[in-house]
Amino acid sequence: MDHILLNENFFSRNTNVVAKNLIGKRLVKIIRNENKKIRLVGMIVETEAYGYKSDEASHAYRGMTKRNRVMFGPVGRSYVYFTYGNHYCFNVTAKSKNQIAGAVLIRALQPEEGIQYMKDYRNINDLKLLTNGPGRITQAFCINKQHNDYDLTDISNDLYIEKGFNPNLVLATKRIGIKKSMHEYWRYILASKEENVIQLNKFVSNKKENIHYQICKLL
DNA sequence: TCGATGATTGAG
DNA sequence: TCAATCATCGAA
Repeated sequence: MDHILLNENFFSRNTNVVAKNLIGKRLVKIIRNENKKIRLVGMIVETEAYGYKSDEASHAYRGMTKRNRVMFGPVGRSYVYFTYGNHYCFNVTAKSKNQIAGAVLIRALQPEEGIQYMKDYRNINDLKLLTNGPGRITQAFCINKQHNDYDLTDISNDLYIEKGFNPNLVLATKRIGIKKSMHEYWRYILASKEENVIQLNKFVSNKKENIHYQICKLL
């Protein structure tokens, strides 16, 4: 069964390359209900890359702290942190051999399996608002601080990332909600081209008209 | 120890 | 547009 999981080699690349290539993959969490295993699954449709020095918006910018230490460790691990007094954000550590630290923030998913459980955890019924934001994902998947530093390449854990499909079109834009290094196009979103018009995936967060983007993957 | 703040969200 | 809300960080 291991062949369906992303492995260490996948995450041992430049953080931006991994962020781009995570689009179309599947985040899976196994929960238990009355001794039955339930799969919560969402396809990754939006990510952001965060680096080390030169990336002022990154938690790792000023070096290692108690909170960000996972970003400096092995790749393919979860980095979960608490923010704004309310929300958890879920990241995957990823960096090439010559990078000191790096992580990819998972910003939006397209719900695929276990949708009713996600709706219950979020206490909403609107599919489009279920997992279209980093804080919404962790609430829908019941991910919190205890899921920090999980090995996401190990299928014996209840949280991992599966191979998905190869998207035709991925766009790069500026990252959301930061005040530094705002010029970098390190946010990646799933899109499609329909009758020559580019359409963002409907589960992407912070959708805006006239969004400025670069096409970074087109098959 | 202490004040400032944040990779957000939901309500108005 | 704005308040909620608290763990974390860096300065004192």
